[in-house]
Amino acid sequence: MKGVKGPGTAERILDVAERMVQERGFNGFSYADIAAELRVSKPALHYHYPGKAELGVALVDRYTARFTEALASLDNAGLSAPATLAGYANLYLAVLREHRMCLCGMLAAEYTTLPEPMQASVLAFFAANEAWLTTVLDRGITDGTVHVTGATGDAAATIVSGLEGAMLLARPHTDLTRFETAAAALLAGFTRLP
Amino acid sequence: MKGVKGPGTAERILDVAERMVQERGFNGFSYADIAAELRVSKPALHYHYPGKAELGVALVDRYTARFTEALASLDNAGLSAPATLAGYANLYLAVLREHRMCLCGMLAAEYTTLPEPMQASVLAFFAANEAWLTTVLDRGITDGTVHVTGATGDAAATIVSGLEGAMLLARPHTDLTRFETAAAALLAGFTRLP
DNA sequence: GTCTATACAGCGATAGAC
DNA sequence: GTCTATCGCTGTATAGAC
Repeated sequence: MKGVKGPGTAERILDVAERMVQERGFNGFSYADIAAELRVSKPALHYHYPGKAELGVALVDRYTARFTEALASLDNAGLSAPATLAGYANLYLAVLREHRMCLCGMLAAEYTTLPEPMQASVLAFFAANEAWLTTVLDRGITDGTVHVTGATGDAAATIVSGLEGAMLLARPHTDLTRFETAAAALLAGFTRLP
Repeated sequence: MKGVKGPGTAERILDVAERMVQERGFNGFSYADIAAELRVSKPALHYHYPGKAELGVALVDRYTARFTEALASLDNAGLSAPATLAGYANLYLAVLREHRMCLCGMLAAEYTTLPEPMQASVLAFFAANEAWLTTVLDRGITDGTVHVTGATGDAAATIVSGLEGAMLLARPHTDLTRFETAAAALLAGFTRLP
């Protein structure tokens, strides 16, 4: 049995590519950039991911899986609905702290230029987020800690887009407070008692 | 005196480039794409805009000027503060109807890859929007039609990021209603009486 | 599983004719 | 003001050795 090894090349490629997409966009980096940083050849990348489309899908799917795990952890923390929503916003804040945009928020901007399989994966990410948020909002309505006018599904979509937009603008301004203020104001609209 | 002529080449270049940035991003189109659509050669473009950076700055500055005009028109319409805010959201909706992202929202995503002069122009766009929104919110607070917890400047930033985010996500979903619902919920948080 | 070598299209940009 | 021609570079992708 081999000794403990570090992340395999495939994983390390994803790590670097993920950061590059979040910082520069899918059209803002190349295989050569990844190869240079990992000190491997470009064909080595093509061995693991035949084309940029396949790399992109792997990127989004891994990101979604990790995000889904984080949502499950939030569920298991036994927090109130408002505290759970605040925890959700903190997931975005953690990404922003690394000077990154949400991977799928970035890809949403570039959506029309993405290979079709990537587009489907990006939509799946948002659908999963909204479905989870909807359950949290429903729970809060049941116990009276959340107030929503209209459908909870619509409120979930509003929260996702509000947080993505807050990230989008906080980055150019290099201002974490900007995100925190917007996130708090956004969530206050749903947790303020009538 | 010459007869009435159509838009000059410089303007037509901006028109095409603007649409391409809004649809595909600044890193998602090339001089060749513009040249092909206008049926001119690439060097003709370089004559009017020496490099992509100069083209980009011209793009953002014209966009900001037009947006500023629209804001002035809204001011002159004699609407209430809440109606003015709704009118502001409608400016975004009009862009979305053409299947475009806000030019500066798109550039905010690509911000780290932009030439420095473009970055400054993008920030100026958002600063102008927030300054204008702040005056509208202040007016609404004075006459009691708007309710804001915290500084009006922060609320202005929250509205801008909320609308940009709603645009960002409505486009992949090809769903105008998605934008309208999020915009209404966002503004309701500031115009709902306490 | 990773390499060397290479193909070939596309990129932004320039020179110089008209 | 627009053209033809071309540069040097980078882009994604492939063939074939090891």
